[in-house]
Amino acid sequence: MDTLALAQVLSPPIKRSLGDDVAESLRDAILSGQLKPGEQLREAALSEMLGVSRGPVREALSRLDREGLVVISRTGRTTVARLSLEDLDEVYSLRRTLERLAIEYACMRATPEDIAELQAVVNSMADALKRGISEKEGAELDLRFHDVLYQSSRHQRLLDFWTTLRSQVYIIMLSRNVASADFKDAVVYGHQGIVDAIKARDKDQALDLIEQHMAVAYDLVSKSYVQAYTDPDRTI
Amino acid sequence: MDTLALAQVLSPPIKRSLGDDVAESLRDAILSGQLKPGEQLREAALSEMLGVSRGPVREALSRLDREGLVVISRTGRTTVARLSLEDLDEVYSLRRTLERLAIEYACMRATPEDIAELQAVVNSMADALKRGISEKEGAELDLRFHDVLYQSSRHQRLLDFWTTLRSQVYIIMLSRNVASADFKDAVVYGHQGIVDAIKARDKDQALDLIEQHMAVAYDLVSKSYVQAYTDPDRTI
DNA sequence: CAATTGTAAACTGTTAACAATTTTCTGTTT
DNA sequence: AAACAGAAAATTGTTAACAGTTTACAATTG
Repeated sequence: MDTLALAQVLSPPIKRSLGDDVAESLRDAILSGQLKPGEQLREAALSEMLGVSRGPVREALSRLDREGLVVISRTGRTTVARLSLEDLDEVYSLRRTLERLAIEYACMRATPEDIAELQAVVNSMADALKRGISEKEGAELDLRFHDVLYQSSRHQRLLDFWTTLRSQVYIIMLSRNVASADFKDAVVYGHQGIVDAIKARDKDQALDLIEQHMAVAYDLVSKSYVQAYTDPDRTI
Repeated sequence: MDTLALAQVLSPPIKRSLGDDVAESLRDAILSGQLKPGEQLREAALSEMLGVSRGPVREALSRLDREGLVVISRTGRTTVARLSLEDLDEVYSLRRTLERLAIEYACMRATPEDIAELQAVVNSMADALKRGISEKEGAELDLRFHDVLYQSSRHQRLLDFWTTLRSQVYIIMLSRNVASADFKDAVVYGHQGIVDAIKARDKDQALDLIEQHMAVAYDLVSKSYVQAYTDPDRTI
C-alpha cells in the first residue's frame, strides 16, 4: 500500500486536551441534570474532583460559557445557566435562522453520501419509534439529524455556530418533557420531507418544510413552558 | 438621590482581565495589518512582548480563534488567519442571515433612543463623507451602524454571534480597498432607509432594504476579490 | 543526492504556588 | 433588629516552572 492510499484510510488521531475532557464531563453533567441550574461551579473543587489542575478547568468553563451552559459573572463566579422564557425565544429564533441557511446550502452542496446519511438517521428514528423510545433517545436522534444537515451544508462557520447553540437546544428539548408520541411521529415525518426536498434539490420546498418543523418545535416547547410556569422570570 | 435612582445611572465598572487586554492588542495588530496572514503567533514571544505570562495570552488566542482572526492547528500552533474566497462566502452568507434576524427584532423592539442613536450614526457618516474620509473610517462607521442595529434588537445571543463575526467582516471591508465614493454614498443612503423603516416599524420594507444592502456589499467585495486574484486558493 | 532516521531545540500543555479580589462572617452601632 | 464596618475565608486571576509533543536540522543510508 502506497502512502497516498494509506492517507485516505488513516486519519490523524484527534488530539484531545484535558480541557476537552473536562468540558465534556461538565457538559454531560449539566445536560443530564446532575448539575442543576443556578448551582455554583468552583474551579478548585472541580479540578480536585476531576483530578486535573485549574488550568484545563478554566478552559472548559470558558467553552461552556460560550455554549450558554454556564454563566460567568463579571466577578468571575460561574454558575450553571438558567433558561428563561426570553432565552427560549432567543435560542429558537436563532436556531430557525441558522437552519434556514443550512437548508439552503445543503440543497446546493449535499453529496449523495450526505443524503444517504440523512436518510439513515430518519430510518433509525422511525425504527426506534416503533419499538418505543425515551425522551432522551428521541431528542438525541432529532439532534443527530440536524447535525448531519449542518454537516451537509459544507459551511464551516455555520456548523460552528450550530455547535455553540446545540447544547441549549438539547436542554430545552429535555427539560420540557414535551414530546408526545404524536410529536415524535411528526418529527420523523418532517425530517423525511426535508430529506426528500434536499434530494430533489428543491430549495423552496425544503425551506418551507424546515420553517414548519421549527414552528412546530417552538410552539410545543413554549406552550409547555407557559403552561408550567406563568411567572415570566421563572426558569426551566 | 436614592440608591435605586443611582443604580440606573452608575453601572459597575467593567472588569478587564489581562486576557481581555491581550486580545484587544492582538486584534488591533491583526486588523491594522501589523500581524500578517499566515504569520505564526508564539505564546512565549507574545507574553514577553506584552509583559504578561502565557496564561492570559492563551486565553486571548482562544478568543481570537473563536472570532476567526487566528487559526489554532490540531498541534496547537497558532497563525494569523487567511481568508479564502470560500471564507468570504461563508462570512457574508452568515452575516446576511444574522442581519435579517436583527432587523426583525429591531423592528419589534427598538426604543426611540435606539432609533435616535441609529440616526446619529447615519448623520455622522454623512458628515464625514462631505469632508472626505479614509477607508478605515468608512468601514468603522459602517460597522458602528450595524453594532447599534444589533443592540437595538435586544437579542443577546444574536449580538454575541455578531460579535464573533464582526472582526472578519472588518478585515474583508479593509483588505479589499473596495469602497468608492459612490459606494459610501450608497451605504449612507441604505442605512438611512433602514432607519426610516425601523422607525415606521415596517418589517417587510426593512428586510428588503437590508437584503439589498447585504447584496451590494457582498457583490462589491467578491467582485473585487475575483478581479484581484483568479486563483481560487489565493487569500486576501 | 534524495530519502530516512535520530537528535536537539522550540513550543505547547499542565501544574502548583502566589497575588488580588470577592464573599462571608462577626461584632458594633444606631 | 437593621445597617454598617472590618477581619477572615473562599475564590478567581496570574505567574513561573515542569512535562510532553512537535518541528527543524543534521547525520546516515541507499
